[in-house]
Amino acid sequence: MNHNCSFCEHKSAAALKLSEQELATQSANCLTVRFKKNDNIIRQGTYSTNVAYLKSGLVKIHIEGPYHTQVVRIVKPRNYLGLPTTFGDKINQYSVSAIEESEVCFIDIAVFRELLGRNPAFSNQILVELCRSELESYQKCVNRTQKQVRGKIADVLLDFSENIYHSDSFQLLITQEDIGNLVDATRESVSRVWAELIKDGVIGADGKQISIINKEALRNMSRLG
Amino acid sequence: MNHNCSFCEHKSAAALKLSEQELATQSANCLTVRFKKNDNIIRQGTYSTNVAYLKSGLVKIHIEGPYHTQVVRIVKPRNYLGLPTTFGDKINQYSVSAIEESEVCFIDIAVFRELLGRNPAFSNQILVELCRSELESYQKCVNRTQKQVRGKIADVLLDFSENIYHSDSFQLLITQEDIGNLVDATRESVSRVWAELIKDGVIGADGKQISIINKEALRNMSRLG
DNA sequence: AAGGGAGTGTGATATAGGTCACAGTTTATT
DNA sequence: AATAAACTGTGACCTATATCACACTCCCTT
Repeated sequence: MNHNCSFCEHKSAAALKLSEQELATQSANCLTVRFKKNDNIIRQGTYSTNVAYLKSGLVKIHIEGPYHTQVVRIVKPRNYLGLPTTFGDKINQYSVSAIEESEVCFIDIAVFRELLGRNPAFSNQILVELCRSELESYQKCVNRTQKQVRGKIADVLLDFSENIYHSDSFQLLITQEDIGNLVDATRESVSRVWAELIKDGVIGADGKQISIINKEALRNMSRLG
Repeated sequence: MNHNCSFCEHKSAAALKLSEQELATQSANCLTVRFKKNDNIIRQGTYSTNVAYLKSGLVKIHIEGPYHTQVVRIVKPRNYLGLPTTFGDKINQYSVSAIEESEVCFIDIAVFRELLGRNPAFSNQILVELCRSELESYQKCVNRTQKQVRGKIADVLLDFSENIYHSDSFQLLITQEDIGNLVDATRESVSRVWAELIKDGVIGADGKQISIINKEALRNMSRLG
């Protein structure tokens, strides 16, 4: 799949700092792969040899916990997927799977390292993104452990609507089980809260198509549990 | 407090990659401050203007959650304290407080940035540490939400003994309330589990002095809750 | 089109750990 | 040394959510 990163319209904030020549180097050592819904992109426990970058689609990062898997976060396009694992450990500490059909670029890790060493603006941007995602994960963890199920589900709905799909109406392509794994609840609890939200007219659901009717109510739920 | 980073015997893994000249630059823009037990080192919500580095002592990172504060992690010496916040956001997203008397170096952020851009080995090491801590926090979060209180307390005891004090006997200088905030449990639950551990002869306690008597039992508890 | 698997809805029941209340103990502060 | 403040121990009770069980619906696949 020979392509040219220079012309890529999905460049990361970091890649925008690369020179034409650097982009050419990256192009020569980079491969784009399409994944279908539910395909595994990175598998926990395997050797990590590439940097992965999400060009389009939607993916989830998940970890095998002692009792069940936990969805750590949902990642949307223009983000790197395996950075912490690529640099922090040779073995992937988590899995990444496609929620929707997705395009992922695999960049040779040696080349990526080379670029980091050569271009300070690039490495600075990567650093910033790592820091942001660490902060985000701290915050997520606090919420996950302190809020009740209703509040956490409200958060998920708001997150999908505001940060991922940028619309009050969207196709929710993950299962209730996944939502449960994302907010630390069982499938059954998610189902019950869901039913309640529909009954109370907070959201509307037609199959997978979700529409948020009363965003204020969700905000309150997010705050008060 | 004029000192010279070159002669510092507490240098970080990253700082070891700096040249004499770079260390001199850092020395000129760096200040060491001593903090007493319980002193606040970084305060959530304030503007972050320096990189903080823990030379000696022991500190906790904590975040104000919606219902109570949560201790995110305990940090031991030779680690940077505010990196994610320094680069990811101008405002500190969490607080850092001393658990024991601690020495912290504050390094001018502009100088630190300069060093990152100038010395690839240095910036690579910082990157690696950030990645590691992100991985660690993912893992911590999974444990926190999936294990029962007994298992989580066993983890804390093992962590103190093996990673922090490197001894089966140590002074535990944090309160049960803090332990609770670290493992997401109430003070009362911690107290009950503690009493049980002493009764079962798994640990011994004489005031703040804790000794681990049956490490195997703790390991089992960590696994099975 | 029929069969099977994955996903969902909903009740009955169990339980870990939270909350409240108050006493006892240790550690600071004057 | 005395007084206050912070920390700890333990009981009684409560509740959110997990578990279990089973029926139902909606795809996929052949």
